[in-house]
Amino acid sequence: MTARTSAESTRDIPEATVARLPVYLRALTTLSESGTITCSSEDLAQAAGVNSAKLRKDLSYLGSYGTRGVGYDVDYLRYQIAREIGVTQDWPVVIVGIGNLGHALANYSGFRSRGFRVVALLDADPTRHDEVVAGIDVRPFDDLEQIVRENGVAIGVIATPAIAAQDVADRMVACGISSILNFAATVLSVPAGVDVRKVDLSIELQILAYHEQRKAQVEPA
Amino acid sequence: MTARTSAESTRDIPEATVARLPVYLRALTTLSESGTITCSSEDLAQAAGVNSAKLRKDLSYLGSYGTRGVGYDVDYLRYQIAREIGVTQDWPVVIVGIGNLGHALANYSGFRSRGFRVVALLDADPTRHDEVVAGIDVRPFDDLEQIVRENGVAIGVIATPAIAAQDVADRMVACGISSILNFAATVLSVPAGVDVRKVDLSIELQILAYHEQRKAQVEPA
DNA sequence: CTCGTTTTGTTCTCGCGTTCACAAACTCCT
DNA sequence: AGGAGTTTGTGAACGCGAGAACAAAACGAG
Repeated sequence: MTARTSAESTRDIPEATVARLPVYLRALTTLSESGTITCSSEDLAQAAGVNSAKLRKDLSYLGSYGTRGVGYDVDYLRYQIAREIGVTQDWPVVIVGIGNLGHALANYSGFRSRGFRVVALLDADPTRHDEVVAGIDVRPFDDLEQIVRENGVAIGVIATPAIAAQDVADRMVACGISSILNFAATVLSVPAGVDVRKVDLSIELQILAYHEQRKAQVEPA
Repeated sequence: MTARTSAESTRDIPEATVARLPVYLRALTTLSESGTITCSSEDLAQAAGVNSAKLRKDLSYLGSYGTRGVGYDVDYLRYQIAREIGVTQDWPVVIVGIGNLGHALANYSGFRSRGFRVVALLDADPTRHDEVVAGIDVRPFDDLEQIVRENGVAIGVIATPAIAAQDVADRMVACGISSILNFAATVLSVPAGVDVRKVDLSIELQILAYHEQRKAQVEPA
C-alpha cells in the first residue's frame, strides 16, 4: 500500500456511505457540544442510529482516524468528515419557488449552520417580488443567470409547483448549476454530469401507509 | 403455483419496490389525465424515470396486470397500485410543530389528493393556539391522545425543533401511532413495530455538496 | 388457421452493501 | 516489562437489488 495524498484519499466512497456521513457529522457535533472528547464506534453508532460494524467500515473509507483500544477523537473526526463532505467550505445556493415550502426552506437554519448560504430567492410570480423572506428579497426568476454567475452558485433548490419544475431545471443547467435538490413532485430529466436529488413528501407518507396497511392486515384488531 | 387470494398476494414486496410504487402511481395519474388509455412498460418507465426491466419486475410483485403484446391499462394499473399502497383508503394524519415547515406541510395539497387527511395541527407553544392554518386551528400538544383516539390516527408527522422531537415521538407511540414521518434533524428511537421515515433537508444538500466537491476536484477549471 | 410482431413476466448473473468475526494495535495495571 | 482488556480496521460470507436476456402470450395480417 503506497502513501496517498489527501486529495487521492477521497476516492471511491460508496454512495450508501456518503449518505450516512452527514448523519455521523451531526451526531459528532451533538457529542462535541455535550463536552465529549472521545467516543467509541459503539457510542457514535448508537447516536447515529446504525450498528457499529457499519459505522467502522464507513469511516474506514475516509482513512484511519481512530485509535485502537481508545476510540475516536470527537472534534478531529468531525473535522475529517466535514472536510470529506465539503462542508468546511461555503456553498452558495439559490432557491426557486417561494411558496409555503420555499418560505420554510429560506428560513431553515440548518442550511446556514452547515455551510450553505442562500444567496437568492427567485420566483416567476411578479406579485412576490416586493416580499422579503428571511432577510433576503425575492427577485424575478429571470435574474437567475446573473446571480449564478456573480456568486458562483453550483447548487439549486427547486420548490416550485410540479408543472414548472422541468423548465426551472433546464434554466438552472443552462446557467451552469450542476447539483439540484428537487422538492417538486415530478421526475426531472437533466444531462449527464448534473446531480439531482429528489425529496417528495407525499411519497414518504405513501410508503408509511403501505406498511401501516400491512400491519392492519396481519393483526386485525 | 396455487391460486392466491388478493389478501395473500400482498406478500413480500421488496422495500426498494415499495419506494418506487408511489412514483409509478403519479406517472400513471399524469398519463391518465392526458387521456392515455394504455401504455407499455417502456412508456411508463420513461415517465417514472426508471428503466423498463426494473419497472416490469416491480409490477410483477403485485401480480400480472399487463397484457403481453399490448401493455398496461392505465386506469386499471393505477387502481391496483393505489390499492396495494393503501391510498384508496383515507389516512388521518396529525402534524406536530407548526413552524415554517409545519405551515408548509399543512398547506401541501399533495397530501389530501393522495388520501391523507390532516385531522389536527398541534404545537406546544400556547401563543400559536389561536392561529388557523390551512383551515385547521392549531391545538395544544396535550390534546394529542384525544385526537388520535377519536380519529383513529395511525400516522404522525413531526416538524418540531430537533430538541423536542424525541419527546413528541414518545408521546405519539404511547397514543398508539405506529408510523412517524420525522422532519426534525435527529435520530429517533422507537420500539419495534413502529415505522419511522426521516426527511432531512440539510443531509440532502450535504450529499450534493460532496459530489459537487468531487467534480471540482477532478476538473479544476 | 398460421406466422410474424410486439410486449410482458421471469430467470439468471453480477455487483453493491451489510454483517460477522477476528487479527492488529493501543492502554492500563501490576 | 508483560499480560489482560479494549477497540479499531478489515477480510470474508451473505443477501438484496439491478439489469440483461429470453421464453411465453397476445394481437394482427394474410
